[in-house]
Amino acid sequence: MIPKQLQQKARQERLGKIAENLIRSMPAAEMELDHRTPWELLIATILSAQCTDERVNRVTPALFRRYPTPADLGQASQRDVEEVIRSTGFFKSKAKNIIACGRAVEEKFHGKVPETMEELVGLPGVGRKTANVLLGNAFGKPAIVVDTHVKRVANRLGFTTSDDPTRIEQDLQRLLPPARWTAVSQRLLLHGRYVCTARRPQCERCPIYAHCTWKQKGPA
DNA sequence: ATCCCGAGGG
DNA sequence: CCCTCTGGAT
Repeated sequence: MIPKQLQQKARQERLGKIAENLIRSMPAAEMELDHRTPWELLIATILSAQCTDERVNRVTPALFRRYPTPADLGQASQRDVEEVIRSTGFFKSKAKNIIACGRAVEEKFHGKVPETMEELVGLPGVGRKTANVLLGNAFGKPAIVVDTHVKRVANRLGFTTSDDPTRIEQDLQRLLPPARWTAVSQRLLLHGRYVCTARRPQCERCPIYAHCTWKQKGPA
């Protein structure tokens, strides 16, 4: 075997070990499939852009009570929806998108959220990130969600050297078996949110500190 | 001040 | 590729 292949194999093994350690270190409760319906998860995910789940969870009950189905939301008034979701930020574009999304789901898919990447990203307000959340967490399909946390952590751990989300997704797909995609991307995301933070990473609490190559370059 | 579980539009 | 959209947390 030529050296380049050996090097590649060693890298893959190292990253595989990191992935397994991350999965082992996270509470099982964090990885359950989402209990919400695909429609509810879709709307909650669109609303979650640049905002925490807690704030989303504060507005969704009222939203779904008022507009239970995609058809209902599709006919809602812009101003009324804006008022309900105001505290999640970006409320004008989000209101416009989820109303249009309700109409699209109702008209193009008979009120049922589609289950393919292509159809999902065709919906208003749905990009690759949101589509992958649905595929992985609502439909149980292998999916890698790349948000700013995953982007940062995947770079720090050496899974990728790219800033482009689509490219990062491809790099992770190449490095990991599909059966691990959903679990690993969830762990990378949570790891980035709670431990490997942008500003002041909590290296003392890091479960994969021993495998980390970034800590040497990192702050203090 | 700066960042966050983004996406659409120019 | 860059800009904008928003409120809340830190």
